[in-house]
Amino acid sequence: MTPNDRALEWLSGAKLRPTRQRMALAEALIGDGQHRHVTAESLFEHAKGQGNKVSLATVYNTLRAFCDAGLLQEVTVDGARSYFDTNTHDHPHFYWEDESRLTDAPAEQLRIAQLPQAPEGLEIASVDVVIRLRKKAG
Amino acid sequence: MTPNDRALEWLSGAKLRPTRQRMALAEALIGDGQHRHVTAESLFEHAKGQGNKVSLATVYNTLRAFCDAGLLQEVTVDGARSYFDTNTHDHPHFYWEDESRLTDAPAEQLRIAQLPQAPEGLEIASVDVVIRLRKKAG
DNA sequence: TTAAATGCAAATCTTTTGCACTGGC
DNA sequence: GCCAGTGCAAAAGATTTGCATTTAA
Repeated sequence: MTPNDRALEWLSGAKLRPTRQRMALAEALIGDGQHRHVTAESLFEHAKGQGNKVSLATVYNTLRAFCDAGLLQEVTVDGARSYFDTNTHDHPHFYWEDESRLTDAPAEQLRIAQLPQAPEGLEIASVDVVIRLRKKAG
Repeated sequence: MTPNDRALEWLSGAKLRPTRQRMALAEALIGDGQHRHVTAESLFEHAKGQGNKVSLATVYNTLRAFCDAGLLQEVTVDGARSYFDTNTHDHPHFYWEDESRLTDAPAEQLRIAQLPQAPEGLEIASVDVVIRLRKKAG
């Protein structure tokens, strides 16, 4: 399957119209079938580097639209900016503190034996786990 | 111990000069010995309500200083703003989505049986666990 | 006395919005 | 042709910074 096919399928699965800009961003995100973690800024830079004409505002709006459609998951890690993850399953993240980079952590290596109970009348929407990494001392 | 004593001790333990503003904020934070979760804005409003004259910028700078000194822990939850937690031990949080409120979750009810290994040359600085709560459907 | 802390306004950074224009369907 | 999508600039928040003034030690 070509990146173009993948992007088209991804968008149509969410009933989003495949405009030029959305296709370009979708290809950058999932064109090779790999999971990715981007910020609005990093995706914008990448698109520009590829010669795609997209405005930063549209990158923001598009990421928001993809999120609302369930195609992406927003991950908040350091207050300053949001990361968007193409892997929408509940899974832990590594946050590389010195590089401000976010990656998936192997979900099968995380085992939560017990979780606090949700207070009366509420339920657990999700459990966000971020494992912060730093250079080993010495 | 009075709130004043507690605040004084808290500040001096971190070698921070007990200025009027810092004392007012410290008292608001740990004066009663309870743990608290505040945003810069909420702490600022609280201080104003108590009749304390502090500028918002100073609240920000002071929270940052408390954090750097290890007196507070910054928790990022929804990208928009930072929460500051007077409980600096590694512990899970509840995030009440409809109220944008952060509270401690009972640490003894969370049991992580296995954690992903840190990649070569890195170590785990901390594990942030945020349990998102929403109103139960129906 | 003097270095640290404060207050204010202005700057910065990320993200959203208003509105006219463009382009899928 | 219609309405969703886009681009741009401007707005909106949250937070930081520069600099003159104040204050704790």
